[in-house]
Amino acid sequence: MPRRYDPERRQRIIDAAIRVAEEQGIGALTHRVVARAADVPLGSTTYHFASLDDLLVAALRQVCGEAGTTVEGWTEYLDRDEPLADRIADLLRAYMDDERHGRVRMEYELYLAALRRPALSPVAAAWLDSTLDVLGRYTDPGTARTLSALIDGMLLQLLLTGRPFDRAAVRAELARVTGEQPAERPRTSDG
Amino acid sequence: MPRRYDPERRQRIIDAAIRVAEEQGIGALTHRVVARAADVPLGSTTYHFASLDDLLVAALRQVCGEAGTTVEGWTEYLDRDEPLADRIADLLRAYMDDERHGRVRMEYELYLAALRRPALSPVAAAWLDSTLDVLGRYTDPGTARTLSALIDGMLLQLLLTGRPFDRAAVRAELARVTGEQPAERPRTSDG
Amino acid sequence: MPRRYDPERRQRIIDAAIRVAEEQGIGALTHRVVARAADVPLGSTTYHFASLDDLLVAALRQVCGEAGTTVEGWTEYLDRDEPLADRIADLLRAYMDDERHGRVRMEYELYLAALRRPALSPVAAAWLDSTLDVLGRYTDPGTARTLSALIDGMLLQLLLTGRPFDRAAVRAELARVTGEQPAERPRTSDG
Amino acid sequence: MPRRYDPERRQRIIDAAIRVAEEQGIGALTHRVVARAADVPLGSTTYHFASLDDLLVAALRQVCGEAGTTVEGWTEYLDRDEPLADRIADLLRAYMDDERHGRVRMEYELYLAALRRPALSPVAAAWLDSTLDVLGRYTDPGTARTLSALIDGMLLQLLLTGRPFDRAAVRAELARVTGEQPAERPRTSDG
DNA sequence: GATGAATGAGAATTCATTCAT
DNA sequence: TATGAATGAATTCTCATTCAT
Repeated sequence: MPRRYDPERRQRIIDAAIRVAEEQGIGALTHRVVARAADVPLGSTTYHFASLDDLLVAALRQVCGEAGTTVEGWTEYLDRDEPLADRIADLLRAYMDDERHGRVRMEYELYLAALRRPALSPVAAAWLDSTLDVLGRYTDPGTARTLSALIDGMLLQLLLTGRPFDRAAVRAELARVTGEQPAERPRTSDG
Repeated sequence: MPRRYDPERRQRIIDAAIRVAEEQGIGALTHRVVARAADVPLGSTTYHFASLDDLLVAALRQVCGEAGTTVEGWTEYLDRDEPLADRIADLLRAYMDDERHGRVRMEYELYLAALRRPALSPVAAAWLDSTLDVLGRYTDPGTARTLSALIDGMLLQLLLTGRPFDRAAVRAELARVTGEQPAERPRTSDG
Repeated sequence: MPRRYDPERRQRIIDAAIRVAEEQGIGALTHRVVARAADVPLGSTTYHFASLDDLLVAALRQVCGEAGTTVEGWTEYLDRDEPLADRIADLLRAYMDDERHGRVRMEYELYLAALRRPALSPVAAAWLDSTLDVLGRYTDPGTARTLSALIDGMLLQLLLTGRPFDRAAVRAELARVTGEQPAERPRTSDG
Repeated sequence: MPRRYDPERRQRIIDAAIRVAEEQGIGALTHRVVARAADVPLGSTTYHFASLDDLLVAALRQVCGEAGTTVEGWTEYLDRDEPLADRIADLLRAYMDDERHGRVRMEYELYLAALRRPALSPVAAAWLDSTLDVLGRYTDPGTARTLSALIDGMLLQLLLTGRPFDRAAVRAELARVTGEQPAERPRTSDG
């Protein structure tokens, strides 16, 4: 059953890895499982990715890249004419959409995996920086940094507790950092 | 005088499991590794803990329990007479001490693991709640929740990037939530 | 097909390893091959011998032990009332018997394997020492050491070239070290 | 001006193979490892050497050839005006120099490999013969043969035990074969 | 009760070789 | 001619769990 010469083999393996991570968790990412999901022989995965870490890095990089593309989607929310807390809250609500829940969980799994896999650290750090960049376009660097940490914490806790996304609550927490009033009359006296 | 039932054995296994999880990660928790670390026969670990998950849960529950004990240590910092942001910043600095680094990392690994293992969800949730409880003694619930998320995000980002703990930066981020001025009277060389 | 509780399992694995090494060479010693030869499941070999090195050490140790038992056989030759060179030559002829050729080759393979496997070094060194011991019972230490090296060199070269064992030639070489005359009239004017 | 046929490529692969064999052992000789060491694409090694054995033979043949060149180095020692045992002892001391240790070990690995791989037998035999040839220029054939075996045995035992080279001891053993006095005028405390 | 042995599945890798280009 | 890709077999080793004693 010869299936030689498949130029997109490598890409298909990465896609399969992301799919597996999303459906079964990062712990299920093994050469075998990925090979089966990508419908390629086992040796093919190890040929293209000498080690599992290599595959993980490629997957995380792609996830970040896709999310990076989504930055366009982000600006769709962030460019609006509202208090920043509202804009981010809307963005996060869209991000944490029920449909996307599995996806986000997987993204945090890959992200947290860097805790133990040094190979992933640079990618995770790069992702963090790009997040900071985007936020930095809409506020000062200090606020951006705080918002970034707060968002990471909030999403992680949401994922952990399984509580539904509460836009008002999230908005309120963000507003504490942006200094914006809870809702209607944005007085922005904080600077 | 051979004891029929040896409760210490069980405890020793748990302690070894925690040690292993701290040093090598939750992923390294296997019957064999724990048995070796506890210096007990392999069969002993499977005897006392029917499955690996049982052992993991027992270990993490104990970690949270100890952390509860540590809450005493927390209050040592939090009961002081300073702006809350300063008190928390000092607490976190102590918490992220090099020596305790492995412990903190393990706690975030617990988060990671809980994302996929239902058995761990309650443990992670309890841990989160206990954090909220403690903070709630020193501020209103809303601020406590925001601080909790912010702290989780900051620590996670610190662990991921490997950047050193910067007390001034952390203090500044916390102050944004507590609403306290960056550093009122004490003209510390904060930068 | 349960075959639980087989108290001689470990020994059978060692025996199988030796058999495999003799028939197919040390390079063919793999967990799989040995398991098949011993008629045990693959996991059984790795249970009893955590690493291949462990198995090799056990095999080499046993080979030396058996040969050590053969020391009795050695004395059968060495205790005779002849010039030492003759006694050793006869011993080596018996040792290199056609039937034993594969066995000896395997012994040298295991012996030489220590060149690259530090784990085998102590066993190889012990074997060498025991050889020295035996020879030392029949001559002075210096001669014993030289004889030991000469014998190792001769046997190795014989195995390599595949030349038949030539008792007269071997005896002559040994006599150069023992200082004994080539054959009948020992004049020993050589010093 | 791309050369259709690049003989240097082939040579570079052989050199890399020798380097690998010296440093990591003959067992580490694989297409991949050699290709990496030679900094050529994997396909290049299989293109120039149809099978691994071909590469191994080419490499070892070159080693022996170089050793032939080294014979010039040998004569540097052997042509001196001293007892033969001294000359050989000095030669061996230089030969077993730390720097050359890996090379010598590889030569004995060649012996080991030749025990099972017919393709290597001629190479090993040629190496042995060249040794005999050189020695034959300085003594009678019988002594040369004995010296050759003794040297092989001594070096092998030195490599196996890891003991340091002891010139006096080696000289003494050689002298037993050459018939030269242990150390004529210099009253060494040989025991 | 406690445990050493057992085992089958699966882990990550490495590999020699083939082959389409 | 030269080579990157492909692949199936095999490598060592780890593992959770079961079970006879």
